[in-house]
Parts: sequence; structure tokens; C-alpha cells
Amino acid sequence: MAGFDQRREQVLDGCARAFALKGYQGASIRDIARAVPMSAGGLYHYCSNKQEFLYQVCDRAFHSLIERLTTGLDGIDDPSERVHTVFKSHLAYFLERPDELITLTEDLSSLEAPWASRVRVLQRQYYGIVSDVLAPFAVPGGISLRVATMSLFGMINWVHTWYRRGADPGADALARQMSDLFLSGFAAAAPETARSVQGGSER
Amino acid sequence: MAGFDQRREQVLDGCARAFALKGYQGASIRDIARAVPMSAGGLYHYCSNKQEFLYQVCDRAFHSLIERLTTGLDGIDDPSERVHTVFKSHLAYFLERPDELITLTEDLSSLEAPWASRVRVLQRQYYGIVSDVLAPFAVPGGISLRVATMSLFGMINWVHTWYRRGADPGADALARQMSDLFLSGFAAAAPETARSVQGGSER
Amino acid sequence: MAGFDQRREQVLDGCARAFALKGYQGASIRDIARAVPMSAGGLYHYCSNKQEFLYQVCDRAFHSLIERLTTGLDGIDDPSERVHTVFKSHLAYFLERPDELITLTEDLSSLEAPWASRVRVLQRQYYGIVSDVLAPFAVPGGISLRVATMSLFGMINWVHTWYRRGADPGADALARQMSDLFLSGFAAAAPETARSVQGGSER
Amino acid sequence: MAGFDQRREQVLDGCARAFALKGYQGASIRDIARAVPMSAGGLYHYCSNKQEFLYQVCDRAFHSLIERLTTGLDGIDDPSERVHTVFKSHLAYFLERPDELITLTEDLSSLEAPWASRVRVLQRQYYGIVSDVLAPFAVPGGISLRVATMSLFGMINWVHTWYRRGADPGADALARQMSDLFLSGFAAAAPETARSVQGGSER
DNA sequence: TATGAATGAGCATTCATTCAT
DNA sequence: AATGAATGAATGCTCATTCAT
Repeated sequence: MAGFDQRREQVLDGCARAFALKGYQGASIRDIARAVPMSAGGLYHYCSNKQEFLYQVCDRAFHSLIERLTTGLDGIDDPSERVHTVFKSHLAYFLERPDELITLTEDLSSLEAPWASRVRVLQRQYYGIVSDVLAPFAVPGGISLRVATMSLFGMINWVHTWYRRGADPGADALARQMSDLFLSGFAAAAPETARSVQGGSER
Repeated sequence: MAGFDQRREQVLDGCARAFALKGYQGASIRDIARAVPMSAGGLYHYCSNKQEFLYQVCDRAFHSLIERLTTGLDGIDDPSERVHTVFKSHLAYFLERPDELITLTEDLSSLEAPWASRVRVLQRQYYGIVSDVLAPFAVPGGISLRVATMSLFGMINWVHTWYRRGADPGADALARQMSDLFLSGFAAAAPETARSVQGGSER
Repeated sequence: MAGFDQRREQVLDGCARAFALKGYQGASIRDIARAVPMSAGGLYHYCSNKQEFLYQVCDRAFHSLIERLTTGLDGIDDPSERVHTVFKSHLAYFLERPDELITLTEDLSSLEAPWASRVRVLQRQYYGIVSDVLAPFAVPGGISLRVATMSLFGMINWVHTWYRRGADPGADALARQMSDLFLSGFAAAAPETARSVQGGSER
Repeated sequence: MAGFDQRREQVLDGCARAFALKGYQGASIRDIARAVPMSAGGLYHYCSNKQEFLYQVCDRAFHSLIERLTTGLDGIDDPSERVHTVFKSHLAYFLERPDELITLTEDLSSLEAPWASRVRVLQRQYYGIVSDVLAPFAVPGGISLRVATMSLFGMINWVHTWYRRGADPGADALARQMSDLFLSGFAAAAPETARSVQGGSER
């Protein structure tokens, strides 16, 4: 039983790797089998079809993200620090298990009924937590909470397209830069010239 | 000759629609043929293979983006306003031709050699322009220009996943919110309580 | 157009041959392709799936049977001779196109919705014609028309399991024996001993 | 040992049910396993492969048919009554164990070497008994014994395709109708009109 | 005996692509 | 310029069968 569950984890890891590498549509069952490794037929002990593999990968990833984030936010009261925690938690997970997060970001749209709706519940839950963290900063007439939340997700979900391990900063440093940018803006620490021009040229 | 070029545009429009709908890997030549509409065999008068269609769509899209952005930036000197122009130009194009931008965002990674390298030149050119627009705000020891640029692209490239026509703001309003967020941060106009707490936790 | 329809006939002939040889379930698409001959993929220009091939074969066969039988019965008034015509018409078709009739007899039960119901209409039509031919011989309290009709079909549909070309009688002679058996019984011309015993045990 | 043999009977019952329902080719080992019920792997304690299951089902069925028929014929001297016994014995078995007889009728042709030849011995034995029962009615120049025997088998082997429990007569009544039809013909008791016409066209 | 994970061959079907028309 | 029949490779998936437990 334990052996079976352990093997399932290996299988899902292989799925995530294959999906991340070639995309859900581009990854064949044989690609997954090669990544596990296992025979193509044998994979069907762990799913009833390919869609279910995508579902299981996404489900597992969202559960991890949610659990890590709620744990990470626990005991942190400062609103800004809570925002920083969102970035840090998500980016740390991305750097630990990039395949899962790449799959989640790129292939979630390939998930069909009835799996899609089940994952969307988790997605909304995760978005909800983040939105709640951002809510204290929302002001009527200002940037809408929705736009801010989606912008935050855009920032972190885009990371996998450009991040280079070694060359780019680690999870903490990157999270710090990104949360600073998100909360205070890129112009916050801009040199005097630019800042004054910005102020003076307002229209 | 003009007729041929006009037909080619229709063909590329069909490709973009099919790619945006099902993804490059998920869209079959017959899907494209249905979207044009034209017979599957007939499509091969306009390409030598499916990859080339993806290349043509991406190439056309990047050229449009670059041309619109350079035109848009022309004559604007204020650094902040230039940033705003980046958002506005990109978002306007997305709302005008969503299929092309969705294809660019989601399927560029499916482009293989030797087309990929040719498109990457345009991509770098576009990123370069944007990076130059952001450069005046960069400060040593602060948020890196690279992280800022990539964050900006994350924000705008993620829009297609959540934007709902009618419900969400138009290109101008959205660009204003996003450039404000990007330049001044979400906390800029936050209520006193949140701001003070933030201030207290500043480091 | 004519070429396409002609090719379709060849394809259906190949289907019938493959189905007759290995059974519907046992015949693979590649078996059919080999029997036509044509590539497996190419077959899908003539059907949307394997079931549809079975449908087309059965449909064509029933139409032929019905047309031949109605033509054959035309102008024949004598009830016994009409019964004989049923046997003759069916057996002649069997000897001309055994593959189709074997498929009809053995594989009709493999036809699924929604094709099954469409073929069942033809089947009932054919059964109806035969039943009407037998009706004049039915008597209340005697052998039921239903049992008689089904027995007749049992007799002729079983032929393909034992008939050996060359060794067994031709269509006409076989039909004569079978219709005699069906109408007058095997004991009709039995030797005195058997007949008298039979008569004595009548109840 | 007794437990094993009992279990083997259950396994063969499951095979017969699965084969009758989906056909030999259409029934998977897992279908059989579900019908027993037992795990797929466990079935291989009772056979060396799927063909052997078909063999065992057919073998058992033919042995039953032969034993029941010889027992049934024992002590019956009247030729007609012996024919009736053939119908009654076979139909009774069909109604008691339809799955086995359906398998025998539909799937015997799927049995391959070397099992086929072994079963064919039993088949010929059963056919031989029936043929011997019919022999007293054969007359030179009349309906051949072979055609008569095969027609009888056609009649009874077709029953499973149309018989509806409840709606159609029981084994005895059906056997009576069928043996009457077989021995005396459907026209035997036909109304005067039909009979006279038949008589007039006699040749 | 019985299980169920595992395999490799085979399945029906779809694919990108070619080519005669 | 355009069609659609045709192909061979590849797809997701099921199969009969094996074997460690």
C-alpha cells in the first residue's frame, strides 16, 4: 500500500516532468513512461486516462501551494510582510518543484470537464487567499483588487519563462524585489531626475 | 499578387484563431483548415509545414507589437508616460487581436529551430525597447532592471488568462491601473492603517 | 465521383471479407486494409469508425436481400412456390456473396447504437416479407407463424457453417430440398415402417 | 480438491457468461474476471490461456449435450418420438444454461488448433447421434440426410437469437412445434385453401 | 490459491504531409 | 490556387499474459 502510493508519487513526478518539458498536448503517454520510467501500459494502473494525470499533477500542486502559503502566513500580521510571504512561498515552491508549477501555469487550460471544475475550486481558493492578503491595500477609486491580484499572479507565473538558475537571484531575494516592486513600485527608488520628471510631467 | 497576400493574411488569421483556441500542439492542420476556411491540402500553398505557420503568426505579431510600440513612444519624453505607453500599446493590441497575442504568449515555446532563433531576435528587440523605457527608473542596489522588465511582461502576458471583455476595464483604463501599480506600487494609495503598518515594517 | 463510389464498393467488399473471415471483433482495421487493399488510415475516408463499416456492409446486404426477394416473388402466386423462392433467393445470394451474408449472420449482434436500430428496420422488413409468404400456411393451434419463420431463418442462416462448395448441392437444388423439408417435413417421403410408426404416435 | 473443482465450475460459468454476452473475441480476460468474480491473474490457475477457457466451456457443453441426449433417447423406440427428443433435449439445455449454448453456437469458430480438433470430435459425435436419429426417415432421391441434419441444427441453434423468455413457449411446447415442423412440414396442417393450392402445384 | 502491478504487442483512430487532378 | 484521396507514423489506450508477493 505504502509502496503503491510511493510509486504513484514517482509516476506523478514523471508526468510533471514530461508536461513541463513538452506541454500537456505535446507530451505523449510514451514520453511520460520514459520519464518515470515505466511501460506505457503500466501507467494506466495510476490513472484512467491522460487527462487524469494532468488533474492529479495540478491537484497535488495546488494543495501544496495552498498548504505552504497558509502555513507561511500563519502568525504574520504585518500586511506588507504578508504580501512578501506570498511571493516567497510561491517562488520557493517553483524553485523546488519547477515541473509542477510550470505544468500548473501552462497546462491548466488543457484540463477538461469534469476535472477542470474540481481544480478550479482549488485555484479559486489559492487566489482567494492571495486576494485577502492584498485587500488591506485596496482603496476605492484606485487600482482594483482584481487587477492587482491578477498582476501579482502574472508576475510570479511568468518567472518560469525567464528564470535561469544560478544567474538569477534565489527565492528570497527575488521575492523581496518582486514584493517591493508590487507594493512600492519600480519608481519608488528611482534616481532624482526620473522621479522629478515623473512628478513634473504629470498629465 | 495582392490577392495572394490578402489570402495569406486570412490564412494566418485562421492559424492564430486555431492556435489560440487549442494551442499549437492541440490544433491540427484540419482545425486550421476549418478556421480559414480552406482544405487541409490547400494550406500547404502558404507554408511548407505546420511549424512555419506558427513562425509566420509569431513573426507578424512581433512586428506589429514593435511597430505600434515605437510609433506610440515617438514624441513622448516623460519616463512615466513612456511606461504607461508600453502597457497601453500592448494591451490595445491584445484587445484588437487577442488570438495572435495568445498564440505568442502560449505557443512561442513550441517553435523549434530554425524558426525559434529568428523569432527570438524580434522578441529580444521588443524586450529591449521595453527595457530601455524602464531603464531610467533603475537604481543600483534596488530592483534589478531585468526583474522589473520581466515582471512587467508577466503582468501583461497574463492578462489573457483572466480578462473578460465587458466586465473588465478597456485598454486605456487597464493600462493606467497597471502602469500605476508598476511604477508606484499597490500600497501607494493604501489606507492609513495599512500604510503605517507597512511603514513600520520597512527595512 | 463515380470513382469514389466504385472505390467505396471495393472497400466494403474488403470489410465483408475480413469480417467473414475473422468476425467483426476479431478483424482489425489493418486486416480490412490488407483485404481491400489500402492503408489503414486511408480507410477513414470511407467511414468515421469501424462500426460504421459494419453498418454499411449490413445495410448493403439487407438492401440486396430485400430487393432480390421482392423481385423474385413478383408474379409468383402459388404459396408453396413463394416459399421455395424465399429459400432460393437467399441461398443464391449466399453463394454469390458469402462474405456479406456471413457477416450479416454472425456479426449483426456486434452492431451498436445508433446503427443497430437503423439496420433492425431493414431486418424486420426482410423478416416481414418472409413471414407474409409463410402466413397462408399458418393455422390456429398449430405451429406458430413466428416459430415457423424463425425456423426457416435458422435453416438458411446456418448453411454457411456447413456448406462446402462443390460437395454440396447448388442454390436451386438446395433450396428445393430445404423448402420441401420446411413445407412437407422430413418424414413426408419416409419409408413405410417409419411413417406408420410416426402415424401411430401422432398426438 | 472438491473445492477446486467446484471453483473451476464457477470459473467456467463466468467464462460462458462473458463469452455469451460479448463474444469470445469481444470478452476480455478482465470481463471474465468480473463475471466470476476473481482477479484476472487468478484465472490463470484454471487455464493456460484464453483459448483454453473457450475449449473448456465448449467441451463441458458438448459433454452435457451428449449425455443428456443419450440418456433422453434411452428406451425410446418410436422414430418420430426420438426426433422430438432431440429437439426437447437440446432446447431444455439451452433454456437451462443459455450462456453455454450461445457460446457453443457463436464462438466455436474462434477455437483454434489444437483445441478445435478435440472439440470437433465431440461435435461430430453429437451430430452423429442426431443424424442416426434422423436416418430412418431418409429416402434415396429425397431430402439428403446431411441437409436434414444440418437444417435441424440450424433451427435449434438459431433459437437463441430470437427466443424471449416468458413471451415464447417453454422447452417442451417449442420442441413439439419444431419437431412437428421438421417431420411433417409447415404446410401439414395448413388451411384448405393453401393446402389445395399447394397440392395443385406439387411436382 | 489468489492478487494486482507490470509488460510489450496490438488496437482504433488521428496526424502532418503528399500529390494527381 | 485549390481539392481531397491517400499514406505511414504516431497517438491514447486495452489486451493477454507473467510474476513477485
